[in-house]
Amino acid sequence: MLTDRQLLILQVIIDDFILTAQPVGSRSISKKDEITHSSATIRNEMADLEELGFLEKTHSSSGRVPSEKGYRFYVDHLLSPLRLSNQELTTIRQAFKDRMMEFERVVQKSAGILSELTNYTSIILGPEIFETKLKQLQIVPLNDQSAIAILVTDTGHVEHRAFNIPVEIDHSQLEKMVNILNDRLRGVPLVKLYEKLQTEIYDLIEIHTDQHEHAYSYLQAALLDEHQTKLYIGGKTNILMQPEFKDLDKVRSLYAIIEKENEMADLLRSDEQGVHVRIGHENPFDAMQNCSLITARYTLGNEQAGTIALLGPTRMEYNRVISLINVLSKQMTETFRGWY
Amino acid sequence: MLTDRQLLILQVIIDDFILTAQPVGSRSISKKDEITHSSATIRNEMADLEELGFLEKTHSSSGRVPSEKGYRFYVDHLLSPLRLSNQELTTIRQAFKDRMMEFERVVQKSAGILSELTNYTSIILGPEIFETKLKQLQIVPLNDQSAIAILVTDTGHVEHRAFNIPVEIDHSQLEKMVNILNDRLRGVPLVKLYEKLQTEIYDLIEIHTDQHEHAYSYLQAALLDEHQTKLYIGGKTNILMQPEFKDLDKVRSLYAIIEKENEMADLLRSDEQGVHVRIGHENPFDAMQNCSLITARYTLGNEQAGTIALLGPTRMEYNRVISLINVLSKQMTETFRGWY
DNA sequence: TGTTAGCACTCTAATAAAGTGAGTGCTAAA
DNA sequence: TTTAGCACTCACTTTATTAGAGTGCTAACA
Repeated sequence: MLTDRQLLILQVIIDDFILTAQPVGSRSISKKDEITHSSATIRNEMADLEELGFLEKTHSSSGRVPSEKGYRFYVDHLLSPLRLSNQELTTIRQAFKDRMMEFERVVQKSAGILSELTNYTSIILGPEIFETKLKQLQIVPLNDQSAIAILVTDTGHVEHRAFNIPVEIDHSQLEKMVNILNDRLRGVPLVKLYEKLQTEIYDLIEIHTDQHEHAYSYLQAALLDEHQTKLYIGGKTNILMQPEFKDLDKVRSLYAIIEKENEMADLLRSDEQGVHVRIGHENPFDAMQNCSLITARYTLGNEQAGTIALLGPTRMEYNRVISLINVLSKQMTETFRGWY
Repeated sequence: MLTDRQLLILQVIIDDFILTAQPVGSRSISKKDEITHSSATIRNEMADLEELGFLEKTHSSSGRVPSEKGYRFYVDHLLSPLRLSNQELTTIRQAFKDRMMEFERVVQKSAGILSELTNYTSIILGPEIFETKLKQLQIVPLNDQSAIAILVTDTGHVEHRAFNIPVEIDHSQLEKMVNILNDRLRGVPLVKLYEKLQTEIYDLIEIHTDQHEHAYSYLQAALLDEHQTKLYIGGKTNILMQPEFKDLDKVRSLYAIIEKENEMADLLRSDEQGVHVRIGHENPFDAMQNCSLITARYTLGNEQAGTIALLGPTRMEYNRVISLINVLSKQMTETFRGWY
C-alpha cells in the first residue's frame, strides 16, 4: 500500500507529465507548493515508486515518466472529479441548443465538439442500425428505367438505394408491390428483412403480379443494403499535434487502424455502461499501444445504444476528458430520449 | 527558343526528379542511355536552362531542381500521352463494373480509386445540387410528435430532415399539405424552393388547412436544408507519404485548407472542360504553393457538372496522373449519362 | 529513524570541428 | 563545339567537447 506522501508525489508527477510531456525531475517536484520536502526526499520516494512499477526512467539519469501501471492507478484512484469550465459547458450547451432533429447531425456535431475541446481524435459508433425496425418503404420512380427505394426506420434513420426497374413491370404493379411490402414488413427489424422477404413475401408477390420472379430479384437488390453501423470520426488530424506522434510512421499506422471501420466498431461495441479507460497495452492493436481510449455508452431511449470514444496518447488529460465524455454522453442520451 | 538538346535534357532532368525527389546532377544525367554527351556539356546546358528560369539550385553547389516555370513547360510541351497500364485500367473498369446506381457511391468510389492509384489526395466536387429539381416530397410520420421530410431530386439525390409535428395538425391535414406541395413543387429547382414556398404555396395552405400559420413555419424548417454541394475526399493521409511533407507544419496547414469545404469548392468550380493543371503559386492558397492541383470536369448527362481533382506536391507524376484523371472523368461522365 | 545537504556519476542534447563527397564553374586543349 | 581536368562550394556525416539536468549514495543532522 502506498503512503499518503507517495500518493501525493505520484499524482503531482503524473499531472506534471501530462501537462509538459517532459520527464519529471525530483527538484522541479520539490519546488511545487503542495510539496514540502527536499528534492532528496522526493528522489527516495521516486525510487520506491519506480520499484513498485508506477514510474519509469527513459534513461539511467533521466527524470521519471509514468508507466502504464502508473496511469492505471492514477485513473483508478487519484482522479478527483473535475468541474468543467464554463467555456466548455457553454460550447456543449450551445451545440445542443438549436434543436437538431436528425440523429446523424447530433452525432456528427458531438464528434466535432469532442475533438475540438480536447485536441484528441473522437470516434463515435452509431447505434446498431440492424436492430431498428422498418417504419416505411417508399419507391420513387425517377424515369422509365430507374427508381429509388427509400427505407425509413422507427428511429428516423433513412436509407436509400437506386435500382433499375425491369421493363416488364409497370408503375401500377410497382405500387401494388410496395403496398404489400409495407403491410407485411412494417415493424420488422432491418436485420430480419431479408429473411422475411424470403419466407413470407415471395408467395404474396407471386399471387399479385405476373412478373413475380423478375420483380422479386430486383426487390432483393434494392432492399439489401448493408445496413452497416456507422462510425463518425472527428479531429483525425489532431493526432498530428501530439508530440508523441512526431514520428510519421506511428501516425500512419494509427490512421490505418482507425480506418478499419469494422475492427474499430467491434472495439467500441464491447464496453458496458459508464466511462471506460483503456491505457496503452490494454488496447488490442499494436499501433494503439502509446494510446489511451476513453469510451462511454449513450442510449437512444429505446434499448439501442452506441459508443462515444476519444483516442489520444497515453499521456492524456484524463481528468478533463473523462468529465467531458461523461457530460457529452449524457447530453446525447438526454437529447435522444425525447425523440422515441 | 530551346534547342532539341535542351528540351531533351530538361525532360530527362524533370523525369528524374519526379522519380527520386533528389536534386539532379550533371554526371547522373550524362550516364543515361538517351544522353550521349559528357557531364561537362550537360553542365553547360544546365547553366543555360537555369538562366532561362527552367531549373533551380537548392544551394550553390547542388544539383538542379525544376522550377515552377520548368514544370509548367514540362506539362505544356514535354508530356507525351501515356498509355495507362493494364493494371490501372482494370482497377478502374472493375470498380465501375458492378452497376452502382447511386451517384454518391460512384463518386466516393472514384475518389478512392484515384487516391489509391496515385498516392496523392483526391478531391471530388459533387454536382451543384441546388440546380437539381424536386422529384418528390414525402413526409413519413414517426410518432405523434415527429416526422421525417424526404426530398428526392430528379438526379436521384435524397435529402431528409426530421421535424416536429405541431400538435394542432393531424395526419390527414399533413397528408393534404404534402399533396399540395407535390403538385406545386414538382420540377422546381431546389434553389427556388424557398422562393416558391413564399410566394405560391402560402395562399394554398391557407385555404386548405385551418392551422396554416403554424403548418407553414414548420414546413419551412423542414424543407430549408442547406443543399450544400458536397466534397468527397479520398486518401487524405497519402499526403504524409510524400517526402516534401515530412514537415508536419506544412501538413497541418494543407489539411486546414482542404477542410475548408467552401473555399475548396469554389476553387474546383472555376475550371472549364478538359484537364487543367495548377502548379505551385498558380494556386491561390499559401499552403498549396508546394502543391499541384490537377482538375477535370465531369458531367451528369444533363447540364450539370462537377469537378474531379488530385492534389499532390509540385513534383508530381503529371504524365500518369493526367491520363488517369482524364480516363476517370470520362468514365464517370459515361456512367452517369445512362441515368438521366 | 526519517530527512536532507553534498557530491560523484550518468546520460542527453547542443555546439563545434573535421572530413567526405556530390556537384558546380571555369579554363584550356582537342 | 565538346570535353577533360581542376579548384572550389556546400550540405551532410562523423567525432569530440561541453553544459546541464538528473540520479544514487553517503554521511550528518534533528
